[in-house]
Amino acid sequence: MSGKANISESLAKGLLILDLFGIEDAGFTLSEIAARVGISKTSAHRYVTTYCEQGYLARDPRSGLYRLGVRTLALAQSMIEQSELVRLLRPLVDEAAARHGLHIDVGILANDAIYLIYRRDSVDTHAFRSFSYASALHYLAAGKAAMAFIEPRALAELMARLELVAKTDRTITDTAVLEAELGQVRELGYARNNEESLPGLIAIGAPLFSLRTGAVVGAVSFDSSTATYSMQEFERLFAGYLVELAKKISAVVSL
Amino acid sequence: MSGKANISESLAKGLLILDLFGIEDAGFTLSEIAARVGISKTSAHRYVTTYCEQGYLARDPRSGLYRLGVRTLALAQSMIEQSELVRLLRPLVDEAAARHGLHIDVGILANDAIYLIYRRDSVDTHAFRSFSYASALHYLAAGKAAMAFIEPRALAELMARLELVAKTDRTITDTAVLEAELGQVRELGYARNNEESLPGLIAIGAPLFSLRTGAVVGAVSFDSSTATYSMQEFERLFAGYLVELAKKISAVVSL
DNA sequence: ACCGCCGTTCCGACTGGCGGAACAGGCGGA
DNA sequence: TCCGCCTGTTCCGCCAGTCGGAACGGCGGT
Repeated sequence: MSGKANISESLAKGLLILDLFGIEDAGFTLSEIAARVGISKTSAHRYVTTYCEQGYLARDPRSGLYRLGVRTLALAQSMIEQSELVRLLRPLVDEAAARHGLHIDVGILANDAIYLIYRRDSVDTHAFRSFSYASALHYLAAGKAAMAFIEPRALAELMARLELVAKTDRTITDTAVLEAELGQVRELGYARNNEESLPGLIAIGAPLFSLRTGAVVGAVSFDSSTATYSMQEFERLFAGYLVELAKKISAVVSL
Repeated sequence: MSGKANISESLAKGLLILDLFGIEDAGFTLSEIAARVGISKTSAHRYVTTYCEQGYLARDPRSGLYRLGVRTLALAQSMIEQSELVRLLRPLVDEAAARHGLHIDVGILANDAIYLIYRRDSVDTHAFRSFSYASALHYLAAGKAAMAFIEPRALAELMARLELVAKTDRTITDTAVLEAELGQVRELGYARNNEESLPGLIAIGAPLFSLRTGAVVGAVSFDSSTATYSMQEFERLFAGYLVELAKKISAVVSL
């Protein structure tokens, strides 16, 4: 195994298990974990008991399933607070969310994906929790907003790599269509997601830039339910405010 | 090594490194990490590059220090959201914090320590971020509130185990004094922290119970700066409300 | 030029991880 | 009730991955 040099494969495998719990907290059986990460039940058992021993995972006494333990929760909470990044953008996002009753996500661009690092949720989108912690770019407002401002050469390479998987029947699955849309995003200064990731969910997203390098580093998005706003209303009411917020965040966060 | 059975020591060591970053995000050098977790530089290097490879850690290009990567941040954010626990108590805590401009912490009791799993901070205690994700019990309002309601036999064993380390000159370091104070806590229904963990920081804490088993599972605390309220004022204004909130949380959270 | 500390790589010794197989317990269907 | 299936768990021999000392190269000090 391992074309890569000098990495700890045990640790890497172990992290795969943590990842699993980052996506769904439904709880897993040992065999399920073993199957999903592709290791033997024996190894899975060893890893899982290690996590349990240290309080990162715990077994739900009722269902017998493995779930996240308080230690992970506390560690996660602490990491988020420790993070200068989150600390800086939080007041801006919270204030914006509170003022207009908006659902706001902040994502960072990395590894051909967008990582959700802060979310401020509103009541009406509480149902849409299905966003996992890392997501593909092409069906998110935040993802398209970020993509649109990647420098042309890197973008071309990225486009070649991406698999445009359909999440709904509105998801863009054609490279040419996506490229055209990115052009539009550059003109408007923000991107739209019109039920492309989840039926009933619309969003607009604007890019975040590093003031040091000038490169795009992520995006911020406003989300809404189609029951609350139509796409047109949502854009008309909030697009200006979104772009303004993105600028404010870019100014504060030094990346 | 390993009196314990069947655990993955590589993973355990690797997790120790993550822990480090949960406590301080100042950033570490490789040698520092190796020294702190007590492994060779070679091993530390292997673990750290593994983390980096996967995006959990990253090197700050300016300082050269290892810091948390976006992946960890995103994973942490996701875990917090996935957690039913946090999801249930969040609206209650947020509403309470907003209504009175309070700083509120929620902690879970485990392994002779209190794990901070949710925090809602206010402006005036922003300075007090030094609370790490797991903390000893005896110098926190939340810790003393939880301790006071542990069943007598378990409490006796716990008291014998605890080392009453002083954090300030007001920290209780004597077992008899602590026991007397716990009696007072049981009478009042809440605990006080009068600059016992940090100069200038006061708090009151109330226990959370499992309605299923009846046992204490954690505590919730209100924090304030001495510049804002005196201990007496703080208690008079908020103690009733605190106890009420603790009951509400206990009712909602099924543990 | 020196020194000290940084991260990184190479190496041989060895230990801890590996997975197949076998065991125990719980649950549901026949 | 018995049987099959799936759960988690333990045992074991083999091999691979981890270990730490030592040595290398790069950078920023005095």
